[in-house]
Amino acid sequence: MLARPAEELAPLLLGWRFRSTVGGRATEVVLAEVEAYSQEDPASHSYGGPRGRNLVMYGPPGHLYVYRSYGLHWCANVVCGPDGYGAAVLLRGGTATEGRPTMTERRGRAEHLVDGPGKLTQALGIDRSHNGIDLLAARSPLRLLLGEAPPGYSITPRIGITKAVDVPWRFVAQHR
DNA sequence: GAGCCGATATTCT
DNA sequence: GAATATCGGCTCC
Repeated sequence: MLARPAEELAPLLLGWRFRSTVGGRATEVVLAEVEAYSQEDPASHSYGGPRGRNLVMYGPPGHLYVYRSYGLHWCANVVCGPDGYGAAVLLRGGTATEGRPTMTERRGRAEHLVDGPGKLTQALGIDRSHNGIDLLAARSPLRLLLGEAPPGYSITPRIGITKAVDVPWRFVAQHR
């Protein structure tokens, strides 16, 4: 299921539930916005071969890749593609479905809880200690669960500058 | 609502 | 030293 290219998996992940029990408190979001990063994408951390922080991306699919963005925020990715291929899907945002009080507490505000990659990780209590964990294992504090697919989605390619590749691709679920 | 900016970790040149 | 897969607060409409 997850051992497929990022750009193929990304839209399929829309509507899936991302559940956290970090700190003994359950929080859950339904994914509504994701972005695909492949090994050939110059913008991807996995570009140029496995080394350093991107090692998790080259590992088996279904694991979590966490990195620090702009020195301030954590961003969560679902590793995909076959084992040995560096690809992942960045979880950009979703809809809070469970544990709103906990998210509000972690975020310090009751609105805009999970409408951005950095916000999503903060609301779910994700940090670097969760890098590399298995999202499919029953005992994991962070789990990916099958949900209901959205009625549709739109693809938003980012307009590149002069580079040939216009990735990353962004997939946004249509709201009902 | 759009646009600038500062904060800060890690990697790469 | 510069760049970066960002956010929130601040301006100025």
